[in-house]
Amino acid sequence: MGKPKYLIIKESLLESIEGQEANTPIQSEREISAHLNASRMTVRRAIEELVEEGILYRDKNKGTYVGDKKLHKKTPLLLLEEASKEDTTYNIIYFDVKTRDEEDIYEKLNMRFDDQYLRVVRLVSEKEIPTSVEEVYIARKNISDEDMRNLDTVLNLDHYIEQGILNQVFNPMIVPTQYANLLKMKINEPIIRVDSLISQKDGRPFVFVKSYYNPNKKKIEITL
Amino acid sequence: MGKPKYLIIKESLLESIEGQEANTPIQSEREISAHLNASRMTVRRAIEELVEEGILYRDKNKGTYVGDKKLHKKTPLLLLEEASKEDTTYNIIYFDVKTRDEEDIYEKLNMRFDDQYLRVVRLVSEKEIPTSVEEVYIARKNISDEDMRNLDTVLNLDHYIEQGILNQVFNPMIVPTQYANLLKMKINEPIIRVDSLISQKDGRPFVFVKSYYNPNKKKIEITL
DNA sequence: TAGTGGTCTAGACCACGCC
DNA sequence: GCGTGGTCTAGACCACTAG
Repeated sequence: MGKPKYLIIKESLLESIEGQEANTPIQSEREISAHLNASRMTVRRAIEELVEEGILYRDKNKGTYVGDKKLHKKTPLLLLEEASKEDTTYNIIYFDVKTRDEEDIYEKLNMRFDDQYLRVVRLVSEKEIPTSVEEVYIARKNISDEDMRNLDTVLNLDHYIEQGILNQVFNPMIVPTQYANLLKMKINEPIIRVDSLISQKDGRPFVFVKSYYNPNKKKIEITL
Repeated sequence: MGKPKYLIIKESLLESIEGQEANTPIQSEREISAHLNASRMTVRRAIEELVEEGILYRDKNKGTYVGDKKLHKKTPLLLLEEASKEDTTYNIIYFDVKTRDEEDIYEKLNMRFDDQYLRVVRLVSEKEIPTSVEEVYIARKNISDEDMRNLDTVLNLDHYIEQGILNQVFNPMIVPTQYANLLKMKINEPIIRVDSLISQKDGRPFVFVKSYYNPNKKKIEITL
């Protein structure tokens, strides 16, 4: 297999620190390098990534240590997937192809006046508890006819996030009445709507999502 | 001066792409390496960081390009400083040293029953427009007697964030009546309270902040 | 003084895109 | 076949910490 060596070292390090207490020192870069028959630069790269993720941290001139699990890096939406995956189910409430309706969607998706777009509303549940309502918007021209017949692939947002750039805006509001029931909330309760725009690296927007989170069921949290 | 070469290269790259349109290709790593008399690995490191920040992006086997400014990486709180700095002013509303009061503070700051803590409430304004109210909590034992006489240094959170780890939780709520006036909001308006915990790399919590943002004056946004 | 992480070099080979 | 970014090597020197 062609897996890069630094990734193998990374896994090996992850294994070796598993169950270790926070602030336990790991071997020095030179020791690991000799032990795993790799150059020091390659070992450094593996450690570098684990430091980025908050799994290890370095103290200059002293050593490298196991990080506190509480402080592992997290980001929302991605966190949503990570926390659940298997436990998450989607129920489609509504789905249509529209033109010339919501103004803000045209701006976000950088569409022209008459462009069509797909709008899907779905209820997201984790362990059968409804946690949010998502309104997903995608420009029709970005979906192949094939994909239109199998929307599951189109609506799997993980894939886009991986290779794209995610921008999120957090808006406080009163839960929309039409969603209060779905989320099993009382009317007049405050919620956060997260507006997520996923773009390609060249800046072209791809998908826009408005997520209405039930704050009692889903903690919105980041660590970085 | 002892500034690392890769940082100098980074600055040089930033200069050379200034004003360039998105998706413009930059020189290849080998060209830059020859041009600046540096090894390719050093050039790569400089580019790597700019890619992390969203300022450049790479296309495998093709080249490296200028990124879209809209997609430069942003994170809240840090964003707050970045966007303003000079324009931001703080007015202290309240300040005291307390014991045995708010339960959640003890848990967050990992204090014992009788430990004292400092509580400061301040109004944050940008360009003289009030944008948020911050409640800042710090364990008394983490503040030297000297610092107690000059709270400005203690309350400059930038410094802690730089070397620490930031965890933020987003809570929707109705604006607390005592803050509605300060923020020039009507009562019953929904807001987001951001709970920020800044910890050392070894996991020891240092400062906890509850920020009440006026959503009409301050957009809470992340890009990553 | 010995050991650590931080920086840097001058090569090398690879897979892949484009012509 | 040429150029690109991605990976990797086997050294090197530095500043700093700790015994």
